[in-house]
Parts: sequence; structure tokens; C-alpha cells
Amino acid sequence: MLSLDFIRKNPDVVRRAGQLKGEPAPVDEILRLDADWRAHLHKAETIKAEQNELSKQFARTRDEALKERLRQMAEAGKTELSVADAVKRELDDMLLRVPNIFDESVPIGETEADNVVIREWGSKPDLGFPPRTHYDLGEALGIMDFERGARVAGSRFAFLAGEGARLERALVQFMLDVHTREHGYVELWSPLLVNTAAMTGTANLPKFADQLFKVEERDLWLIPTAEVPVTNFHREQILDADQLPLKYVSYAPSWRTEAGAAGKDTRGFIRMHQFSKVELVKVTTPETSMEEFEKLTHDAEAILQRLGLHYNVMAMCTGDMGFAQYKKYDLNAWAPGLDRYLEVSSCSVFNDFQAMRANIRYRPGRGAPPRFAHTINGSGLALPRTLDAIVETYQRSDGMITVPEVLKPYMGGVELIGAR
RNA sequence: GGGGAGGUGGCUGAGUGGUCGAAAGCACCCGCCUGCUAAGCGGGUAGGGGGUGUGAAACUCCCUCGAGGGUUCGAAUCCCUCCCUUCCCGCCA
Repeated sequence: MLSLDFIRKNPDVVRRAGQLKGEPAPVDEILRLDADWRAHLHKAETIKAEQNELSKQFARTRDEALKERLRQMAEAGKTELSVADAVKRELDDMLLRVPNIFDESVPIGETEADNVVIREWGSKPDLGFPPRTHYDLGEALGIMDFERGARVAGSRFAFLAGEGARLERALVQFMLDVHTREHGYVELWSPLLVNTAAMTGTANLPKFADQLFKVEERDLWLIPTAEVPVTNFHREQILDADQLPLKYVSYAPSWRTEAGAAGKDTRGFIRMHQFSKVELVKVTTPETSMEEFEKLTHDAEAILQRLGLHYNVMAMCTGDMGFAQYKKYDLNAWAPGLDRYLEVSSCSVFNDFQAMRANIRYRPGRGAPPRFAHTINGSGLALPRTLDAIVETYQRSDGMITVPEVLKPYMGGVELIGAR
């Protein structure tokens, strides 16, 4: 969230950000409620201060008349405070719905058509034959099963079988190994269900409840990404500056309702209710967050490069970047069979937007007052689409799939999928 | 799931109605002392919010002892609900 103080001082910045993000910010209502809240609070505190003073006097004198007066003051103070609290609750709720501002470098635009490719790696491979889609190949090889997924859980669920399941596991292992051993991330195994407070911390709530699966009759939600538990790992904490940046990597299945995506990507292993993802999360200082954000993006890119997949990096425009992000890059891997790019990673920097909600702070130096940390995250990478890109890129004319060099150590001797 | 104990500052831990935002110890910081180090001596060190107001200050008030409610002129202390930790029993991958 944005702090009240920031909104008071920069109402126009907040208004403009809301407009350009397509998420209008109720700045005027907030300022009105803020003034209202402070007026009532001030009154309540004035009463309370006098009451505290007289109460000490009563402890000495035991004067009955004074006691009666204090009783009335207590009543008046309580009333005033409850009004202030009610206004503050409304104000807080509104604050949670104000979108983050964005960085100067973010392209201004409304839709994905306004996103900007900032770099590319490799080129579209020429396979020398008409490439098939991953779902075509996957079903033919018996390594992907959409029909059974649908029968067991519904549409947008699937099974991976045999070497397909193994390939997914190999990818997870490979990614975790690279990030932990070479990029210095600490691996976390985390809860896959989290409470409302945690979801609010990462800004998935209250705005995006319709994107989440909720456990009936419990305050628990299925995570849409490991970002949620991992970012909240340090919630309500004051960190030491010399601990920063904290770097975590976590593999987790992720669940999304995909509300509003009806009809999109219904074919294939692309937009599933459940998918696997290796997630990178950093907690850092305001001074280093933009640099750490770029580095995290490169850490995610390294996986694609090692896998030999052609991809591009796209800077999301204001209208397409989302409510909470300060700046965001998407990594899109080329899928020859689908003849399009697939978003395999989304890397974002939030500044203190999440940290404020989750109350993650750090102390810049000895005796210095705490400040909100900055949070960053990105997929490193999302499994199904990465798997798709691999299957489609490494397919042979006979329908078998060559295992990428870097995954061979994880495939238990399998070098060619479908060879049997 | 049943029963017991407990949740206090960075940590340990005292405090059972006002003199408590909180003893003491540890840790840390500043200063003194000292061939050096250690020890010793003095001082300091929670968070959030409001008001006033500056370049960050300074001053002042309010709130916070797991969370929320209640009793009371007054609650860390009494009552209720919830959450969490821990121990014993039961169950169990």
C-alpha cells in the first residue's frame, strides 16, 4: 500500500498512477476521510489526556465528585474514539485498494500491445520440418494427459505421466540447483495454504479474491504463487540492514481460478488451475532495489539460456503491469509449435508497497529508526510453459524429444523422450 | 480431539489494579578509567500514531506487555472469546 503520508503529500502522483494503470485511486475520498479521522482522533486524545491527568489526581484525593466527572469523560472519550476508529477502518480499507505508483522508466500504455521488448536472446529455431504443438506431441507420447485431468478435477487440470512427469521434476531440480548453488538464493519449502493476512500482505487481497481458491469455512487460501508465503516469511519483523538483500527461492505448486480468462489458452498445458513454479523473492533496501530487480531478472533469464530456449524480455506498460507492481518485466519463451511466445516468468519490483502491508522493515543503522524494506520477486521459472517450450523446441521429426543437455543429469539416463 | 502450563522490549526474565512502557541480567552504543586486552565506573538503547513545526530536528499528547472485546475513574495485572507455543494422553502420514 501507499502510506497516508505519501498520498497527502503527492495526491496528483497517486491520481495519475491510478489513471494510467487503469485502476482509479479514490484520492479525494481518502483525503476527506483522513481529515475526518484526524479531527475525531485529536478530540478523543485531548479528552484522554485530561482524563489521565485527573485520574492521577483522583488516586490521591478519592474525591467522589471528581470520580463522577471522570466517568463522564471516559464515556465521551470512548464515543469519540469509536467514531475515529470507524472512519479509520473505512480509510484503511480504501488504502488497500489504491494501486502502487510506477517507475519513470515504465512505458505508458493501456494494453499488452503497448509493452516494449527490451532485449532478445537467441532466435526462433528452424527445425527443418513443420513443428507440432506440445499438447499434440505430449498426448501422442503419453506424457501429458488432459482428458484424465479434466475427468479427475475438471478443465484446466492435467496429468503428466512417465517421462513427462520426470521432465518436470528434472526442471524443478535444475532450477533450484542453479539458483541455490550459483545465484546465492536460500531455498524455502513453504505452506501452500496461507491466511488472509498473508494474502493481504502481498496484495492478492482484498482486490483479487476472485483469482484465488479458498478453503471453505477456514481462513485459508491456496497460494497462487510461492511469492505469497515467501514474501510473508519476514512479516511483522525488523531486519538488520546487513542481512539484506535476503534472497529466497521456493518451488511450489500454485493455484489460480483464472476467473476472467474464459476461452483463453484452453488448449494445452498453458493456463492451468494448478501449475508448478520456482519462485525467486528478494527483500532489500530502497537504495538497491532497482539494481536487485535487474539482477533477479537476469537470474531467471539464466535458466532459459541454459535450456537453450529463445526468449525476449518485455517491459510491461502502465496499463498491463498490475495493481501492486512498481515495475515489471515478462520473460517470454518461444514455442515453435504454437508459433508464439509464452510468458514463463514475470519479474516485479514493488518498492515498499508489499512491505508496508506485511510490515517488513529493516534498521538502516544502529539506533536508526526502522524503514520499510523493498520486495522483489519473479518466476524462475513457471514450469508448464517452460516445459512446453522445451518440448516444442527439442522435438524431432519423428515426434520424439531430445532432452536438453543441462537436464540430462536429472533424467536418470533418459536422453530421448519417446525412445523406450 | 481431551487435560495442564504459558505468551512481557534484540534476548533472558520480574511484575497480580494507580507510583509500570515496564525491575534485573545479557547484548549493543557513547564516554571515563587502564602499557594493550579483560575487568571496572557513568550514561544511553522498543514500536506505532496525532498535534505543533523544521532541511532531517525539537517539543508535546495518545496508543501498544499474543489478538479482539469487557469490568473499572484507572488494566501487563481481573473477566470473556480467539490465535499461537509447550507438556501429558489419544489418534495418525
